[in-house]
Amino acid sequence: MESSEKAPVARTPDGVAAKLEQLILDGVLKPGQLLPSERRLCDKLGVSRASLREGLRLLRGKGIIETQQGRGSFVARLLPKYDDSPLMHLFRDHPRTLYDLLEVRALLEGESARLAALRGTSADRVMLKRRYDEMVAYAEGAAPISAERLARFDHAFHLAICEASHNPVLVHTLQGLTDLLLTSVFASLKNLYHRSGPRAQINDQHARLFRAVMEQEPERARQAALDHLHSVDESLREIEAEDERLVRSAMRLDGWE
Amino acid sequence: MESSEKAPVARTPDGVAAKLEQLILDGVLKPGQLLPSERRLCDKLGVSRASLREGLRLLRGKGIIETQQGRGSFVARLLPKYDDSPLMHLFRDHPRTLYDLLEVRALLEGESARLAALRGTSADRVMLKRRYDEMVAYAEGAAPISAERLARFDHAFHLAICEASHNPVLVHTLQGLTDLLLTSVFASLKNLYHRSGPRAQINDQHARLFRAVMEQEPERARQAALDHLHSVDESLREIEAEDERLVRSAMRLDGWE
DNA sequence: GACCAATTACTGGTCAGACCAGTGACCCAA
DNA sequence: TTGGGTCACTGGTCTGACCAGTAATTGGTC
Repeated sequence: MESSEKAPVARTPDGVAAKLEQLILDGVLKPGQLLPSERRLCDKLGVSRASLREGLRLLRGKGIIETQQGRGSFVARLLPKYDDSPLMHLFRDHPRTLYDLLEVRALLEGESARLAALRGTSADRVMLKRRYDEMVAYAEGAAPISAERLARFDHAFHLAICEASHNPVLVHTLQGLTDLLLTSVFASLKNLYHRSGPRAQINDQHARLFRAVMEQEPERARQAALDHLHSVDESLREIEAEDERLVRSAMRLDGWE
Repeated sequence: MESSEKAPVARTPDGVAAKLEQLILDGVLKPGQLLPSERRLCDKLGVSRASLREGLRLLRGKGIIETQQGRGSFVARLLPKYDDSPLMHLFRDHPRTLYDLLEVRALLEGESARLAALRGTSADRVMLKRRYDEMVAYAEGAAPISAERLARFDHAFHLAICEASHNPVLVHTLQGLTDLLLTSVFASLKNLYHRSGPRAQINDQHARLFRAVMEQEPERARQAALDHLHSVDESLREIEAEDERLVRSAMRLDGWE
């Protein structure tokens, strides 16, 4: 009865990275401080320089240290953001992927809405109405809006539609993509919820989508879902462009021009 | 006019990591696929093994690849796998799942074909032609046909189309669904390949799909893919109905009615 | 012919040593 | 004082070697 999972053996470079991380966390190595040279660290840790460098490369990838040729490695001043999902890294280094994700989601959400309008039972519609009312109640409530909670209601609404499609494979696939989106680019989405323009548009599109499904109009439902996702896509692109402008003007302030 | 900021010079290992990431996003390296051995990669990329290993270590840190001593490095599955999900265990052997799966696949394959016709480069078309020719050569060969091998060629053909869509999320999603198809409901598909009627139809539809993509006709490609998947769906339903009739008459023979 | 064990040719993991390329302190001459 | 050169560091990269797992092949036994 052995575990079929692999027990990841502790490789030397991983050990090196863990050891140094521990030293930083313990405060032995302070932010901004110069680390001992690679040769000295090899000596101290009893590993070859190749292994040590793989360990350092790992820390550098996580943003924990920074290295300059001819000078040495420093403990980074800013604590790195916590990135976990593999796709998160790909999104960061290859931003286009985010829009690829939205493209696929639009496809699935569209079909999901169509099928929900086509196949949804009255029980499905009761559940959907409940989710929709909850979401609207929160969005229009007097209390200040928390992006996290609104996102949860939003997600629940879309999930209810998907479930009304009565296709478990569709539900599972879409759920996987949505989780990915929420965990990886939540920061950008937050932006969306905090702007009144896009938010009003989203509310309107949700309403149209809701009505189309409730009135069992497959094509209208599909189109409403597509419009919704496409406008999210556009808004995100605008936000991105705006961020870029901000960065550029910050660069001007720093005397780059 | 020099930068006071650090100008991050392109280090070799970072370049290696970026290059491999790009290959994965472009679909050249597919999820679950074994990478070439380190020595071979060194050769191909023109870097030393030490640098290459630092690059690989970076990707491993991000969870993009997984490595096993004595075996090699694999591209990690970026989207959650289906087999672990408790939901999917319920689906297994549940006949309706097959049709749900085909429904979602039709959607994705359709869009994938459309995008392939729209965005595919001439290099994509060269690869696609190669896959298509291989498949046809096997299907029309004199030797008795093995369903497993034909399915593999079939899969490779569809995958080539998907890759030409240049949407990595689409590639990974569709790949996940295909894995599910091959591992859990393959038995049903086998039937299809062994009947000459459906097989001729499949060949014809493959040809139409192939031509539409090669001639860069997005809508025709999409429609061809949809027709293809729908006719597979229909054929399977017919086979199922036939089986049922057989079972029922067997039951009659056994005196059940 | 079927099966099991040893061989072998791979795979990644690690090491030692070499050399190149930046950095900065130091020293000496103009 | 200042300029330039030297030199002793730093990280960056490459080479070749060997260890340690894995898996297919082989060859023998039953």
